[in-house]
Amino acid sequence: MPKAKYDFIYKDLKSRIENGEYEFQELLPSENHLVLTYGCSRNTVRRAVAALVTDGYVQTMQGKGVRNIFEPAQQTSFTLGGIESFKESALRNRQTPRTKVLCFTELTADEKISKKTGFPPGSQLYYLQRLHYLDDKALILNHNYFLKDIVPSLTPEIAENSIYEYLENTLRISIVTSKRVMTVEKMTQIDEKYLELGDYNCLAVVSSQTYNSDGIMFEYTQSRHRPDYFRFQDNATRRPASH
Amino acid sequence: MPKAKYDFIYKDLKSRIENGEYEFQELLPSENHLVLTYGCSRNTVRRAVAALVTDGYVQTMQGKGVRNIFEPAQQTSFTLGGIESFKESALRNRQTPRTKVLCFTELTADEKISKKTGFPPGSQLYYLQRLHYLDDKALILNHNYFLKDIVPSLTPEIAENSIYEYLENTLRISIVTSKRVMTVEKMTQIDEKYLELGDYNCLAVVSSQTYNSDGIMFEYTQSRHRPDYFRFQDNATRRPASH
DNA sequence: GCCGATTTGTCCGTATGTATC
DNA sequence: CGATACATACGGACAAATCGG
Repeated sequence: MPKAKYDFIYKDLKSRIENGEYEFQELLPSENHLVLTYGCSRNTVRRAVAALVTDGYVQTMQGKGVRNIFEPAQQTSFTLGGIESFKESALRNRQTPRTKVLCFTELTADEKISKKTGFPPGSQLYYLQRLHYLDDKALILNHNYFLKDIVPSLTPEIAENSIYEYLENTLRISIVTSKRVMTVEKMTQIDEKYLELGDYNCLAVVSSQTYNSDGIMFEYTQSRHRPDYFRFQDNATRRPASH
Repeated sequence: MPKAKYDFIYKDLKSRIENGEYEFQELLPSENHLVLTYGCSRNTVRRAVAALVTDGYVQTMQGKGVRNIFEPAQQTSFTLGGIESFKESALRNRQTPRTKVLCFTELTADEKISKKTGFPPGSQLYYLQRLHYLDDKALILNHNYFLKDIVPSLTPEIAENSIYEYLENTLRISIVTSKRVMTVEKMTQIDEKYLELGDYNCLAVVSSQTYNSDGIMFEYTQSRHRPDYFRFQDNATRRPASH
């Protein structure tokens, strides 16, 4: 249930586009028209449309209109922009997620871990290894580091369900920003043991640092993906700002 | 030289942050303060700040302020969000780019090519294979498909320099939107021949469809990256909209 | 716990510029 | 040239969150 008006308009337009209410390449109603149908100001409409642009759903053209460039094919993607937990993206794609906790320990960040994760040396951390299954196939091996100060009393039981649910619903931590880096790395013995890599000798690795609303980095995660099931989608726009 | 006021403020703040004018985790001047220093409305300031948020430079916190979360480390990244040509990102990282054209032909899209690229069957296309070097190391093998209707009189000479320069400066085509998909694929014989892959048997593949300002997809490109030099960076924010 | 000051978030109405047709 | 459509910018109002007294 969206509180904000622009968010309601955004969701409404988005679902209309997804449901094929506008043809591919068709123009949406003009901003002035949308102002009348939603009974709001033009700024609010523009904000909703801007969100659709960053989603890669539409394209705005000065003097012409707003064109629908959404193609249903992109729905099949596994990972989209934005921050999403494994469970969320699995359910979005109507698949059955399962998580197995391989390792659950506490540790103190030494120099090596600090350099790898970005936590200051001496930080008290939870360290987890988790294996994520989708429809009974082991697809992702996760290495999680959580700052104990921010995420207290984490348990293997919580880790087996969704840690993000625990963070948001129980601890009321609001996740705000996440920096992600995607690379390709050679497989390790652990990868080989748990993921069925077949002929592949390397995998897709997504490393991310997550910040809470106080600007504190409380999570470092390295997700190691089976390459044949990895797909990362992105919509880029060429801003005049980038020149 | 930016025309728009918000773009000037955006660039100004961005360079100040990059130059370390604000400490990591320090709060920027409040919006009202920025309104005074730049002599503009609050909306304009907010727009500039919003752009910094999507760049992952700052974090806004209601009731508190705007916090600098920029770390110089992220400058070393090769690929950032946004649309950037090989030459641009090379120069941004102060490296010497070089491009070798391996193949330059014209062809008509058959069923197979259509399915792969998204061009309708029967489209008249240029097909190029290009090898990109950075500091004399072969890093990227590109397969480019351009729609001849939109990109006429392409030559190997142009392809050896920057095609994007030709598109923007000569043909005056403004690139607007690009859909990208990142995957990991097994190497082919061509990859093996031109890229020094060492022990790796697969590589990072970025496929992208690029649209011009008329909403026409005029380019399909598959970039095959040497995995040890591939790095894709991204800043995600958890929008309330995504629930 | 309350109140007020500060700061960001949302929304409105209006005016003007620029591109398209 | 005029009508339409998006882009930029301004100023004002109120809400919501934070922080200090």
